[in-house]
Amino acid sequence: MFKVLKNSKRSAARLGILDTAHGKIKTPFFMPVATQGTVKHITAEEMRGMGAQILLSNTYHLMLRPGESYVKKMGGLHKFMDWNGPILTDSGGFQIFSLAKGRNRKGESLVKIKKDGVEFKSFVDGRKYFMTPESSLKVQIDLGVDIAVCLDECAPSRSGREYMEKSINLTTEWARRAKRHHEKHKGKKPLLFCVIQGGLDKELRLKSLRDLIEVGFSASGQRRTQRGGLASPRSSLTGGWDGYNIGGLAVGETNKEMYETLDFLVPEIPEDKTRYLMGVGYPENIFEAVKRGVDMFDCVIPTREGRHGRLFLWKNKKEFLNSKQKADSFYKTVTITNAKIASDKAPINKDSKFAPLRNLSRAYLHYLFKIKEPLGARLASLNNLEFYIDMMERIRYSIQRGEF
RNA sequence: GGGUCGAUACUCAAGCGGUCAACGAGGGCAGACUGUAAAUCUGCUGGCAUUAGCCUACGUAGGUUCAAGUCCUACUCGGCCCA
Repeated sequence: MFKVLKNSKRSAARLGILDTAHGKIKTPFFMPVATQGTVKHITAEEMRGMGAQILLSNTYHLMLRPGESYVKKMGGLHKFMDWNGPILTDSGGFQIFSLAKGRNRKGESLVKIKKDGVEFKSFVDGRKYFMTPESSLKVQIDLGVDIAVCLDECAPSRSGREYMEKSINLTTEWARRAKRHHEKHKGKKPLLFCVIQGGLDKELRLKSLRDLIEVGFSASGQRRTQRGGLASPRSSLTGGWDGYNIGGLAVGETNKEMYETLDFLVPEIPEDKTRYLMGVGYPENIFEAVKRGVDMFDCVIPTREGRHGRLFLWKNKKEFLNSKQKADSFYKTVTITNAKIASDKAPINKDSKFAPLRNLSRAYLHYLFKIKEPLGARLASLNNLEFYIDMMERIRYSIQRGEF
């Protein structure tokens, strides 16, 4: 359940509360990525400590290893990883996209998309899996997550209109089936989010959204009885989807194209539902998207780039964010592996609330990377996650103050 | 003392007369990374010019050859074997 608390007067940004089985989340927010049930190198305890509100995990990966029935046996994903806050799982839709590019040793694609679902070949042991909209949701329910996402096809943004149209129709059909399965499910169930696709094509994006809105209400024969109908998706309705994901962005197109897509798409998404821009992004991407009315984000950047030696840092710890400023003006990055850092005695991050980041020098962190000591990757990840969490907190504060 | 094998760029290591500034790996330097098959991937790595090209290099010194890291001789150093 989602409630908007405040709409900005300066931009489309808004402040809200998303209520889940494991607690309330202040929007807009960022989900640290714990694909395989762990934020790489970081404990759940530390995630709590830095103020993370929710984590993102992945249906496909957990299904392959360690397996959802195992996780269920271990008391559910929350207990297993010692995280008692909300968890959202991605459906496996992105893996259809990312694994489709890969081949096994025999040159076979690891993924085959069919009408009823997706045939996966496990990269772990080569075993075949057939994932359907229903089975993906069932896995997510078994994992015990708070927010589930419908299985979708994340087509490359330049797929060509014909392919893209077929693809969004497939995603819509899968959404219908997921929704029906969700409604039939007895007992505790997660919130259910659908995924808007359509690449950069305005018509297809809006068609995808309209069809999904419709499906959200009609999957099990419900009728949208309230006034407004499809022409007025802003009307507040009960039922339907708990949130709308914007998929298929940041998959190769330019930032400009992504922002333009948000410009025409976000205003059409029902305003009483969360809008989740999947997989995004760099701080400036998030900044721009919040301005356009997006509420949720996730991205591997802080952890992955951290592991690869890049630190995200505030330019000015005291500065307030402001929607009029340049989107990348508030932060900088330091490539800790660069040779010049070897003599940099400055603390890794003097403003951090983590003592090791305040006390250890950049030179030392540089050295840890040089000797490939995992502690280096861990400290950098910690730093970057703290930056992202802090950035969202500041954005919320700025919206509250009327400056965003 | 005799025999034998070796000595290649920062390191290890290919190379067996021309296509060798020299395979490959490590190291070094730089870059990429956006719903994580990602502690991964890419490029560069003798000098100067950086398009072309020129110079210096394969233990040292000579030699053979149109041409040598590659063949010959001596020397230096090292491994192994015999005394």
